[in-house]
Amino acid sequence: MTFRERVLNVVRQVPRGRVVSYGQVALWVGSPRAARQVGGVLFGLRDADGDVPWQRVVNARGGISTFKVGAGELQVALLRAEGVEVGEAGVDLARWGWDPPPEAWPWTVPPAPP
DNA sequence: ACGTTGACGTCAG
DNA sequence: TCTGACGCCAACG
Repeated sequence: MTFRERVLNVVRQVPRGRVVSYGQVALWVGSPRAARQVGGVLFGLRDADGDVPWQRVVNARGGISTFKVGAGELQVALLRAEGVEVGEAGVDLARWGWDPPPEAWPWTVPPAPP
């Protein structure tokens, strides 16, 4: 199971109408400091990954971090289409952020330090 | 094996 | 509140 596969698995679990941050995804896949790499995975998404709701991943402040041309507007449009309120500063994580049940992440295996 | 590269997060001003 | 510097670490050449 590669890092990329774990990331996509997690993102696929995010319910419609909710959002999570890159940092949260990184935490759940077992690499708490790899938030940046999560972005890297989403950047490389292809059409074949159409079942991955990448638009539900935002930064720690609820802002849209996408820089790909058109992708930012697309992300906002997709989120609004599923009921998420997106303002100038992004979304309100306290309201739209998703708090997952820990038992729902079997692949999340935080290594026990000695 | 090794250097570079960032859809990020955090902290000092 | 807003900015810039820096650490982070999986891919990729």
